[in-house]
Amino acid sequence: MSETGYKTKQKAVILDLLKNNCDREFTVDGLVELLKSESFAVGRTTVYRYLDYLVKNGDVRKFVSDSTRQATFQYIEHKHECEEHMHLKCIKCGKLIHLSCDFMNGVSEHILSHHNFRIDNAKTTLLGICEDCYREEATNGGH
Amino acid sequence: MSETGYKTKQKAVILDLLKNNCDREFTVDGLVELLKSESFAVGRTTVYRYLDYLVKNGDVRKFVSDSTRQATFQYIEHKHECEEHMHLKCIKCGKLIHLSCDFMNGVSEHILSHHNFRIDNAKTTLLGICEDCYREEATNGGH
DNA sequence: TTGCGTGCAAAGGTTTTGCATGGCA
DNA sequence: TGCCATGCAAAACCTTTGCACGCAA
Repeated sequence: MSETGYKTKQKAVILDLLKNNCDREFTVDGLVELLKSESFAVGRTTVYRYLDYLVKNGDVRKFVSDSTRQATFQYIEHKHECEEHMHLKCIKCGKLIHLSCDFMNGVSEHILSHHNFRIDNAKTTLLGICEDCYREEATNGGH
Repeated sequence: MSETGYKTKQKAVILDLLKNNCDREFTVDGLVELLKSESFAVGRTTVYRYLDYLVKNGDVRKFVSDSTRQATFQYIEHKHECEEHMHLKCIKCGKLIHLSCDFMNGVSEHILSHHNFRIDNAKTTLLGICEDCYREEATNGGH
């Protein structure tokens, strides 16, 4: 799938914001508010529609929390390599970590050969706490 | 957390349906319809409230699809062991596979020691295609 | 009898759709 | 100019909440 439509200011500012913050995730509301206050106001419908396109195109990944059902969106750098490795995502800060070491590459193989299951890396996210947030938690005594 | 409230017919039929189909996942609508047609009609609100309790109590796990945002619920056998291992879930049929082999137990350790990240097994699900669904897909030529 | 449980109806929140207008090429 | 994009408003969904009545203990 490739971009075929017109270039518009709206698409540009949405993509810029996501690209310049690829370590962060955004809700639709968050995007709408940020664009309104910091760059160029874009209608909610347009944000939904363009995000939908970006997700289908693999430039942006959509995450939905099992507990809150809140949807967030995050820009993916080097999207073509992302189908080959797994991802860690911090529950606290949203940081996304690309896992491309030898050991982890063996995990999918193990699961296929020993459990007869084909992992879909595009849909799988390993959730937990990153180092920074763990330290912070420890420092603040868990609050 | 333990059950403290009253025993009611509604709770019993909801739990029975989930327990007797622990290989399947259900939407709230699905549960309401099945109960209405096959055992004992229960109001949607009650289903939501009891599922909420069961999820908090660890008897049932809630899954939300990143693409559709559809919530599904599935009974968890041996819930006390489930925080110690990872889970595979088939995107096609919903089957849940508990991964408690030595190799997989080492994955969380590897991620902690090499990537400084603490996996939360209660929130993580490895998604993909199970053997049965893969065979079926191959047989039907991918349709 | 006491008080939690149930379920209807209404409210709340998020996402999608219809349609007239705007703007890129 | 032709056609896609935009954004308002409304509709469509899903889930939660308020409240009166029902029922377990």
